[in-house]
Amino acid sequence: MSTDTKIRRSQQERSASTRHKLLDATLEIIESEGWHRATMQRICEHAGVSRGAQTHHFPTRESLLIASVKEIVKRYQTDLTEGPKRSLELEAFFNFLWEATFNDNLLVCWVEAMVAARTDDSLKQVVAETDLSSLRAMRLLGYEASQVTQGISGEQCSRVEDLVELTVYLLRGLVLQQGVHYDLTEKRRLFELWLSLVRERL
Amino acid sequence: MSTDTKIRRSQQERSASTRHKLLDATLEIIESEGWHRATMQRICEHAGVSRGAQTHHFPTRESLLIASVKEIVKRYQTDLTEGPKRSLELEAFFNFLWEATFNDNLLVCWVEAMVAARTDDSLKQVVAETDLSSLRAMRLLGYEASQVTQGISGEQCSRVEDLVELTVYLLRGLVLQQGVHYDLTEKRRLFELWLSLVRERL
DNA sequence: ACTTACAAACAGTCTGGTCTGTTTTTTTGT
DNA sequence: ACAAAAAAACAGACCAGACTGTTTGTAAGT
Repeated sequence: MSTDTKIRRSQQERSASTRHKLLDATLEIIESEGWHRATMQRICEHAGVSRGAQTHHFPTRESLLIASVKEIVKRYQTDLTEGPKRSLELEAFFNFLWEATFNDNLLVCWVEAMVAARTDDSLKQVVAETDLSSLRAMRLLGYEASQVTQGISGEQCSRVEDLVELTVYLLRGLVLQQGVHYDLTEKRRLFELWLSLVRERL
Repeated sequence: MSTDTKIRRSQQERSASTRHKLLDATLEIIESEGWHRATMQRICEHAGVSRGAQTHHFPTRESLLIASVKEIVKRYQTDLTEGPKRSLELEAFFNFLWEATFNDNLLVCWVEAMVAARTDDSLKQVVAETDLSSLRAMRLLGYEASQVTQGISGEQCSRVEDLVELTVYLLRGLVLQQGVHYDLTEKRRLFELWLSLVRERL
């Protein structure tokens, strides 16, 4: 029965498969070895894809990395919007931001991408716009959460969005630190302190 | 009169001069082109130092970059401790953290170093310990500031140190963002909001 | 004289992009 | 329905350039 395991796959399926394998491998290597060590050879090897196949789908390194950046945000957005059944309370929403940040290591990749983008104009363009849309999405979620939560006046709602954005930046700073000093409980402790400040304001 | 501009300099002076030139150039290139583009060739060229001289002072790339990391923290510490005449009030201290972050671009280099260190064990060691001492110094400064400021109880003082640390992480997150979306006034606006929350707590 | 600082050429490795050829799927002509 | 042609996916060799570290040699200070 194992004689003919080669199932006939459509071109579309084959294409999507290797494309996905390459993106997966890229993210994994960025996460484990860093952005600039994500070389074509290493990625192909890790993905189990030949150099030629990679070339076919992503002619240049830049094209692969840009696709990866978009993939990061896509997955992050999915985590963020599909996770809760919709419309959390504010308290839960901020905790959810924490979860989304430290559950998988997508944000580590994102930080790598941001740093790389700073000194790479074509990359910067992509990172900038995807980041902007991502930020807007999170601000919106925060706004919706504030609507659901009782005891939040209309005036405060506009502040909530800014608080969400601040929280995102803080979380990125924590991710940065986490790369050098691995201590999640300490970070959680500090985050709780921040949450208590936010809570007082609302 | 320009015939003999070669002044007789002691070995120590010559050594210190080129060493400084190399460190300067390294930081400038890290800031303008990014960590991984700071190659020996580029650095030497920018510093006006021959490849051989560089080899003499820093045999490996790693040694130069490690020295640069230490230099970053050293300068940052100098900025931080020599800037104020000592013992600011808390409000002024937090603003001073902001200034130290965005005045020169040292923190950009530091973020680059942190990201590079995450996936480079020998570098991570150096970055981790210098970062730790730097963090401790800032916590201490914050503590001293809280002593000077009236209306801060002893119990709150311990919280102040954590708030300082949180602020540092937030600022790093802002620096990260600044690399992609350059808009200092917007960041300042958010930072003011942050400060207002901190203020309420104290 | 002797050590330190500087200069430049060289060797080996690694990377990304190109190029040529092979296999698999899809389309076309009859 | 089916063979031939075309297109898409895949495989791997090759090349020019860049980078680091080494080595050999020269100049400046002690």
